[in-house]
Amino acid sequence: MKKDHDLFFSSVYQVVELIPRGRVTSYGAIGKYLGMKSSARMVGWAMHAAHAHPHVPAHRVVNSQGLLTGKHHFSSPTEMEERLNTEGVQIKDGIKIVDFNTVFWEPSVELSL
DNA sequence: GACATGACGATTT
DNA sequence: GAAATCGCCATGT
Repeated sequence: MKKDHDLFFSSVYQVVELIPRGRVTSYGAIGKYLGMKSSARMVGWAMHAAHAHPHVPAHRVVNSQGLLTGKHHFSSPTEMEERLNTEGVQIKDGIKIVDFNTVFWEPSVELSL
């Protein structure tokens, strides 16, 4: 049972928790904020482990295209889109975020880093 | 320790 | 514009 790399997951969770309601961000944006601009996979992996952290709004994290690529990892494949829709985020075809550019939330900018 | 995989991203063909 | 390719680093086998 590790510990050190858990710090990475914790960092990801902290950022994700800071995502305002009705906003979304991308794996790459989080990775970039953490200093790993290309390790977006690790962020995705962190979200995979987010199952142990129910307070983490993983549904607000999508890929750079605004696609809900991880929807199949939720309790229900529709939970992610429904949840985003409830927060005011419109979803197209249940897979793509409408006005992604508008609802996009970049931690390195919003957090005034 | 090596090999394969993954909720991605950017670049090239 | 879509498909293929490389890079990225941690996890599981």
